[in-house]
Amino acid sequence: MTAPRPRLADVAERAGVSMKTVSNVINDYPHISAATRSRVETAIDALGYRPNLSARNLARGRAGMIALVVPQLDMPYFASLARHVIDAAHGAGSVVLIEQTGGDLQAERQLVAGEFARRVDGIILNPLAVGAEEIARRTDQTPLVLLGERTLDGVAPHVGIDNHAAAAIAAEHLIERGCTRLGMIGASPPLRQNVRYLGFRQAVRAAGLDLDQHLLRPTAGVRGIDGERAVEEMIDTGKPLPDGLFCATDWLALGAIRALHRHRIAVPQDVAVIGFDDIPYGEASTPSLSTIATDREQIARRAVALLNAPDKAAAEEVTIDFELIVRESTAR
Amino acid sequence: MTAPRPRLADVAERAGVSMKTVSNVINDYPHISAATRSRVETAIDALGYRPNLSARNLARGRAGMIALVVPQLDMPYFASLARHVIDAAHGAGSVVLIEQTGGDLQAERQLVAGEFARRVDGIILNPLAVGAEEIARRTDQTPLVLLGERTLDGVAPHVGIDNHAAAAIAAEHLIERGCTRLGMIGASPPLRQNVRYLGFRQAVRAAGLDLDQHLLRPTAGVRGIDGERAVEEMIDTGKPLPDGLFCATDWLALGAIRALHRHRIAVPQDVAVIGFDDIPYGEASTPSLSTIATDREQIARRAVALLNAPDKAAAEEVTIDFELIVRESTAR
DNA sequence: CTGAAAGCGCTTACAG
DNA sequence: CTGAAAGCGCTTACAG
Repeated sequence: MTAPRPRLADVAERAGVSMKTVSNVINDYPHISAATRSRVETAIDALGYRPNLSARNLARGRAGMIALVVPQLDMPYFASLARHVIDAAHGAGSVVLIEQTGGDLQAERQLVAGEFARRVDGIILNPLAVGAEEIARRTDQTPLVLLGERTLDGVAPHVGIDNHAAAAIAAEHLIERGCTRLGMIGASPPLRQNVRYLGFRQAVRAAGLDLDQHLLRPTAGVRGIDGERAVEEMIDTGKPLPDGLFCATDWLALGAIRALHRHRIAVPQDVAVIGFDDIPYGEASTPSLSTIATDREQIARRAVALLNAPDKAAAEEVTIDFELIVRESTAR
Repeated sequence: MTAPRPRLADVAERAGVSMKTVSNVINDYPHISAATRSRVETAIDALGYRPNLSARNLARGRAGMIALVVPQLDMPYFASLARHVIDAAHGAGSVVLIEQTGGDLQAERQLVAGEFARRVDGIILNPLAVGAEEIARRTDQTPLVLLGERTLDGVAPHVGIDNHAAAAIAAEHLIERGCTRLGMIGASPPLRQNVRYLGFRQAVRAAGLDLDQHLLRPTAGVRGIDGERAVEEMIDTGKPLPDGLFCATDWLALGAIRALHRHRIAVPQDVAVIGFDDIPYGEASTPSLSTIATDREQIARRAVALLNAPDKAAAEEVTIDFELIVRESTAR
């Protein structure tokens, strides 16, 4: 019925050369005469030959696959990250296996412990729950690169931005726009270990402003509704509201704005709001959202590169650029 | 240095059985004595054996991979879809190779023509640009399942919702809320072939309402800014605005709301707005967005299943449920 | 129920 | 520059 798939041997036969020669041509090895190369290429085209990746990977002793582990692919920050990791891996001849942990500690643990052992050539992990000790203890040899907010004490190579500096710049931006009572939502506890909170606090103190505890609210989750609740709680206290609010992520910020609107509090006039991540919807929302944008294409590229640079600097820290993006939510 | 990876042969040796027996255990074939099975399982655990997928796929003559082709992974609808396709494929023992076309006709064409020929076991494609004829003409044998708004004349199996009915229900919802001048943005031209437009129109006419041409605006792109421009253009005409606006996607709807707000037109009081897709941000935006939600988990599951049901109904049409979700943007 | 062996389609020393 | 052959680690008829 259906034509049998042409193999490398078929190409070799048709071109009148050995399999080795065909392999050399395909893999772009040097020292092939132009004439031979073109004979081989003609045969490849005529037969419509495409290498069998399973066979190649088996012979090469690699999986041809890297794993990208994120909490949820449909969180836009991670979707965008995944997009760039796929592109970067493509350039390195690998496909990307996307695994979703749901931020579940157990799932992250199994991954770190070696769930993917020898199934993939490397793992890019954005950890939410798992701790530095567990990563340090891992016996699985699969190369691992960490992404995300937490540096995790250099137990593995990490690609990320300087979250302390970025949070400070967000706070400074609010201050520069005239805010004097700053609040923050979304820092996961404990606050003292939250890098974005620490950067935020430093900037606020450096400006000589006070930090009111009731304006600092961790959130249980990462969704818009969690930001909404945090702001509702703030309002429920009956104490004075902030005039500038830093949200640890854009998604939380969207929810925060909803809560403010519900109480007829104008953004940015009454409260200026800034988020973090630059998700695609930030500019489509009303008001459009000021934020810190990270260069996700660069993060992806560096992470993939690090995976392929085995031992070189066991736990290298790669710092990526970020950028303050000013939109309507802080325009005042 | 690093321990050599245990192979099936090692397991067989340790358990004192043949490779075939180990294979039988791993693949859950019947007719293995409990004693043998447990001996093999003990050996697997002791050695930490994991099958080499490249070898397995090579021997089985499959790729172990399906391709999911979407315009852009970081469009939330597709991110969410991808998430579920990954989960569904996982259940079928496949990994998902995600390919992004950017909605580019050339890219879609190459895919349909066989860019993935024999690299993957099946392709799930959400086509934007490519036409039915081209799909009908394809010679590549790779199973193909279509997703999305366009049915494409049944040239391939298709999983989707009844877009005509869904658009009609969106329009009826606006009418039921008292809207009498309905508009629509985002139907890609030609309008007469746009299923969502046709459903919308039918509902409007069935209610005995007129359809004003200047309230019907296709959009050049799919982003929020495109919806914003469409509404700006509508306003620029100086003609009466709609009191109910149906947007072909949620993202466009977010942009539309921005434009309305900019002109101090209240949503939903002056204009009720409804979108389509139920993207994750719809409920976090201000006002939260009424929309049509499709069951993406179901879409993914059926699409993967169809890929594995080879010839059975060459071009089956699978219709998935949808649901009207009423939120603030039409609450009046 | 289980064994011995061929075969999947590549890559890669090893020779020439 | 090119060939003949082994080997990657599975699965699967074919025998028993």
